[in-house]
Amino acid sequence: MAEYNPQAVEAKWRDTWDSLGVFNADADPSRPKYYLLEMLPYPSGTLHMGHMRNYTIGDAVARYRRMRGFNVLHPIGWDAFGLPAENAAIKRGTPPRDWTNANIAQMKSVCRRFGFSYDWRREISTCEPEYYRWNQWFFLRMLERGLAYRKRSLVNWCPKCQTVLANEQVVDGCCWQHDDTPVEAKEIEQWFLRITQYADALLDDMVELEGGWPERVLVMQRNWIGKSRGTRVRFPAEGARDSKVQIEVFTTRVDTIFGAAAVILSPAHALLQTLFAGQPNHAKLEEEAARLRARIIRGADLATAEKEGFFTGRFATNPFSGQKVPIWVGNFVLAEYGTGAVMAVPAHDQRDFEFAQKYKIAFPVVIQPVESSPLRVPLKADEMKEAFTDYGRLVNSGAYSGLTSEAAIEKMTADAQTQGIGEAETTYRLKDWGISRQRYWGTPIPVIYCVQCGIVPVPDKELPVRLPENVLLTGQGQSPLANVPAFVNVKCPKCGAPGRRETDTMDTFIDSSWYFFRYTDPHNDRAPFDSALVRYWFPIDQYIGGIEHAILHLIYSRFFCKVMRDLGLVEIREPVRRLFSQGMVLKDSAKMSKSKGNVVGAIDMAEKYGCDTARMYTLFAAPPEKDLEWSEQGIEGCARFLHRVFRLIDRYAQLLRDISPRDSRPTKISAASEKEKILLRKAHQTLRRVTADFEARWHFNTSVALIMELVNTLQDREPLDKHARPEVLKQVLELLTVMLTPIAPHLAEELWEMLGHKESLHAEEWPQYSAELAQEEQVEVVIQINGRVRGRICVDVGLPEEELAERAFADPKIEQLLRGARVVKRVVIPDKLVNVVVAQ
RNA sequence: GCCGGAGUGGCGGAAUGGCAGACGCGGCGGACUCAAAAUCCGUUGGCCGCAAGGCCGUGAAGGUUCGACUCCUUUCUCCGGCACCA
Repeated sequence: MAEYNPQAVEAKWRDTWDSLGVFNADADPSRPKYYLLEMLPYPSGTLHMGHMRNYTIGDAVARYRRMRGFNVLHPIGWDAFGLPAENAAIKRGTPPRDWTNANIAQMKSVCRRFGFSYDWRREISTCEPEYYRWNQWFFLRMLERGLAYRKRSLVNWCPKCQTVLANEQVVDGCCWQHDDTPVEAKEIEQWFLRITQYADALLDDMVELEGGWPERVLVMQRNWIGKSRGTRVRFPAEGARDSKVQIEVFTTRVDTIFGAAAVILSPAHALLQTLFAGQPNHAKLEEEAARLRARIIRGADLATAEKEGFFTGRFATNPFSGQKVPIWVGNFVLAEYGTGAVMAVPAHDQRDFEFAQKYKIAFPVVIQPVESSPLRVPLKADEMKEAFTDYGRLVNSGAYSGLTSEAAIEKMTADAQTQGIGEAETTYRLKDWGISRQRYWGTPIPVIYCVQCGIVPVPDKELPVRLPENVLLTGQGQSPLANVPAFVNVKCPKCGAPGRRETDTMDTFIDSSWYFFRYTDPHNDRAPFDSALVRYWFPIDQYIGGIEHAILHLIYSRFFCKVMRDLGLVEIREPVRRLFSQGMVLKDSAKMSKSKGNVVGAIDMAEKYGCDTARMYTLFAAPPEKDLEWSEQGIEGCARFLHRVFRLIDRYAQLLRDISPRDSRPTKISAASEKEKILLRKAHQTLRRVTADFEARWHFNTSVALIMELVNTLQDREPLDKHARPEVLKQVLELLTVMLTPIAPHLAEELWEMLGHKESLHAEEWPQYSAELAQEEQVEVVIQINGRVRGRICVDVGLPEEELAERAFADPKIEQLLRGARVVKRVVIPDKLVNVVVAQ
């Protein structure tokens, strides 16, 4: 009797697969392709079971698809640039490249150990010049097309660190390393990508993704883009030195404009100086504005922060009513959205209402609820407790009084256009993508600043602009590259005059925005990829990753794809056909993390139970989209199961080894014994349902459960070969082995060999279930009276309705219960149930 | 506040209009053993009952239906996202 030794079995098949290169895939137009991808991992070092879930799901699907005859592209690589490497360098003095490569080596060995079926020839690492030169190449293409540009913008600045912080490094408004130091808003010059130019395309092309992407991801992206149609209206300002000063406001509710009680500007509004100029207290006003500017806060605090503001001393004219309204500054008006100024309509906007209450600004009601509204009385401004923000009917609005809000918005916008006081406008919440990082460990931005020529792109033939090694990293001050003279000082490629290189590096989201194209042609040194290869492999058939990337990565990637399409590199609009978001792995109801001390190490599991067991438990413990609570006892159950399967097959291996494949094909059911029927039926039913799970439902937990049921059926006091012919037994055990392949691939290979096969299982075709063998002969039909189960009968499958009803009524117990009752109705569902409805 | 998602035994979960609790974990009982581990067998939602059997039960309340975990309405709780976006 052989003993199942997972580690030995796993090492054996890992080596076999490696030496045969069985997971390498090459473009082959004669075969259907399947591009399966898990999101590019960041090489943070050790891998725990939380990381492994993603790959385990992907690998199960990859192996299944391969057996279905698809040419499966299943690559992996490393998101190798980024802050943690730089911070490790600052802390421990290890160069970022060494730290990163050591982590990659470690993670790679874990992935290999788990037997994930990657085509390792296609492995990429984004910190290698062979990769990031194409980041630079794409940047230059965007620069040529005006999609990359420079502008001053606000950043998070930590005065202690003397550096810019990423949004994620701001915790509760303070620096992550100095929790007593509030982050300041500082304006510096940065590079931006004009993603807003693609806002409509990003929105409209989502129809291609519907059905294939989780609805919530699409909703999140729609909200993020935040398209909003409204009207831009100009309010001429009075009294300012420049008499032509106009304040533009953006509103989605132009129908309420007769109710405007003020115009409110953002503290960062460009016109403030102009408005303050010439007023006796202008210094005081400047100071106030500066105070509000400095306290610009982001995130959740914003929504709860007290509304604050002050009167500028100037007035503007409402172009619709001709009324004079005061111009205010308010801390709740966002500089970056719309025009940075709003008209305040306290009666019909809650924020404006609160602002007016606080500063005692009087206002009229200009929208009354329609007759059907639950708000009965006509609204009166001095009695209102909150703003009335619904659509209604206009009052006190001159010629527009009496119109509905809908009609008024349309007419007033059109009138604004003809009178030259405004126009229809669409705004977006989406902003251009700031990609400059004052950091070392990233892709250098390929631009030179020349005193003569200004901004000069690095010529293509000089790419890549290499990141210098051995750079001193302190975490203090400006971009580390600025301190490397050999890097900074260059001749202008245009005129030869002395120039300076750009010393900022790119956001690492650039790296992951197009990496999946590179996988199709990872070693190309003339172009980012060969378009013909992309044409064959794209779109990605299945992308798997965490929900945390629902917005950033998945919008940036879509944006890059659209730019590439405009560059003529690809033909598709969308890179990813189907997206799957797996749930988290929890331990003690918390996400695994070193600081919480609740990590379950991948290698530990492989050593203790074997990675097949770890993979199986990962698939079994919960459906893949839900969070999974890791349980030591749970994984032990899976280990027990795999040992049981091994013993089961080992018991009959000798007997079955020499049965030829021909003999183990589906057997005629009529010739089968009762025991054989039970085995064949269960095996083919399992195959049918497991296949459905892999094809459509993606509920691998039920697949595992079904396979366990099959094994339970095979487990018997009596030896199976007593009542079943070896060829039947062999067929059933082979089906079991094949179904285990995506879940526990090493063990499956071993069992396959034990059953007498010389060829590796990976080349085996996923079998088709036999409907004839799966068919039950008899079914239990439930008999209900008034919807309550009162009896069961066994009948032949497919018994016609009438006969089934007769059988039900003939049942002695039912007959007795129905005696004297008046049957009102009967519902007969063949093979399922009979429900008799009787009058009470 | 707005937009999603979820709520089922002691636990993870199954059942998408037709027998609620598949499968696994844990528990209980037993076999094997000098003993233990491993393995195997049985049992395991609650209540009533010697039993046959009955009643209750999918967060709560209503509704649709012959029949609802499943569909609809209201509501509670938890999780996630967005949040002064004009």
